Amino acid sequence: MVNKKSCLVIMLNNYIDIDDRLEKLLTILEKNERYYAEDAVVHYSGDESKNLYVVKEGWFISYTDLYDGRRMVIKTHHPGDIIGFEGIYHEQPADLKSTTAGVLCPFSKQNLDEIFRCSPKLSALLFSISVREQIVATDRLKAVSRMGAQARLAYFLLDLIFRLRITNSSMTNEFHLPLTQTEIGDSIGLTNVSVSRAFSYLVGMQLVKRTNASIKLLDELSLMKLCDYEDRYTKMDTSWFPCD
Amino acid sequence: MVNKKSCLVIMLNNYIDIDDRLEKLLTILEKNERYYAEDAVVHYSGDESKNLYVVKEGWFISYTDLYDGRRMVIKTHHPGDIIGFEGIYHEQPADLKSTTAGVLCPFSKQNLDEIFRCSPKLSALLFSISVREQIVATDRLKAVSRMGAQARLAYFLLDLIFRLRITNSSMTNEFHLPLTQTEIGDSIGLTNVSVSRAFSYLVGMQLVKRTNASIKLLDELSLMKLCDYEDRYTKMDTSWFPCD
DNA sequence: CGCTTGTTTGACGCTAATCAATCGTTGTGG
DNA sequence: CCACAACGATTGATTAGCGTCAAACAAGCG
Repeated sequence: MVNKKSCLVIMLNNYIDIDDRLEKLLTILEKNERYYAEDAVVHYSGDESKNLYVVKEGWFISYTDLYDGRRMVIKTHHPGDIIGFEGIYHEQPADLKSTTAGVLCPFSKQNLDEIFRCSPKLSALLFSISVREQIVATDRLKAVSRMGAQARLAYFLLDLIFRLRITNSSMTNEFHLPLTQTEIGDSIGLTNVSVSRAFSYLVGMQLVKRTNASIKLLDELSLMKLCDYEDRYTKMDTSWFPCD
Repeated sequence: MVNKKSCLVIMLNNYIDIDDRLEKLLTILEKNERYYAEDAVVHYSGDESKNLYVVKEGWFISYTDLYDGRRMVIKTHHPGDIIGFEGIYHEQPADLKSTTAGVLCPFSKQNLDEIFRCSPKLSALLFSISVREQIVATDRLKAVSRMGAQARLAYFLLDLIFRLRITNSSMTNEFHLPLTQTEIGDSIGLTNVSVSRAFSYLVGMQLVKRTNASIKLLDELSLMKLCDYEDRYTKMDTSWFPCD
């Protein structure tokens, strides 16, 4: 593994200085690797949650199936993300699968314990990240509960690109979107049909361009206005974090 | 303050053993008290977020106003809750106000720092609580994005009573609900009109009884079935928590 | 008593769901 | 290389549920 810096370190380094000691603490999390083909199930809801995962490569989604057969996508996961905080409960509350070929680094809850014991600073950061996810979930709720189909789709696309930019600073305004319209709809409470129509609308308004599964955001400002989008990823108050 | 045990300690004690040392650490958080009349604003979104709060008495709600004048209620807060984790960002992302007369104990972010430095175990618990809030937010998203008005209202009422039971073990199946139907609607993405009709439906089905602002859940099981409700509050895996 | 605030009820319209047919692309096997 | 199957995207017609508007009703309060 003569590798460039791990995505996880890049991601965390956005917020606090990851020195050698912390980096060593984190490498433990990425010691093991598991490869997944496209559309492979990682775990099912109800499974015992032994592991969390760092995403090393590829896209993954967590989702739950409703009693009536419909599906709800809870979250998409990209390189640098940590999956499975929810697993601190007894069981996995959701299914997890890949939507492209990819690599995960599984690690156990006990490794978290080590972080909490050895680094108050890193603990505070993990806590902050978890809180941020809550804020993002609230934003999504706002979009889903209060906005029309076009605005919801705009929100979805913007949130994706902002998240991808965290670990990929070379990301411009174009990205590959390896999800079906049904999966997109399951993320924002729409049917595949409505997603298709909303896409047509955004394309017609010259806000978005599509070629195959590649999405280009032509006018980010207008898109942000359309759904009242606010960036939750770049700024975080770390001033109160304890030193190690 | 010749007081019974603090609500915060009761709440946290559900999950880990709060010994004298930890209790002392926590009393700092409840050192100061501030009284609020009904319908008093605690802070506005955009305010500098110096403080977090422990709810000592009364109901509070956090909310944001949309550009078109509509409002969205993010969360209701009850005695024992900690408000303001979101404030670890630079600004308050939401408004906060009381819906009854109440008492808050403000404390600063620096007090959190102390907890993270002095107690890995408590850090892990706070982290877990934050993650739980995420899971709850996901459940709410499921209800709001995928269910009809009656099911959404059922979800709202059930989630309330389950949360009230955390700190009030004498809570049966009846509780006082100090919110207008507009506020309820703003919590679950409905108009006041639809909330009214959904209430009529639940009452007609003998699932709920209303007298003034008091709500009695007559048939919790049917309500849970109606909205596929799952309790997220009573079980939590604390086995991986570090010792202090 | 009259004002204010919240709830209820009815009529109507709009948005997205549903149902269904068609089109396009990809991958497979003859 | 072509035929066909499988899957996803698109488009159209229809429907259902909730929003909107508006009026009536109820309860508290000065």
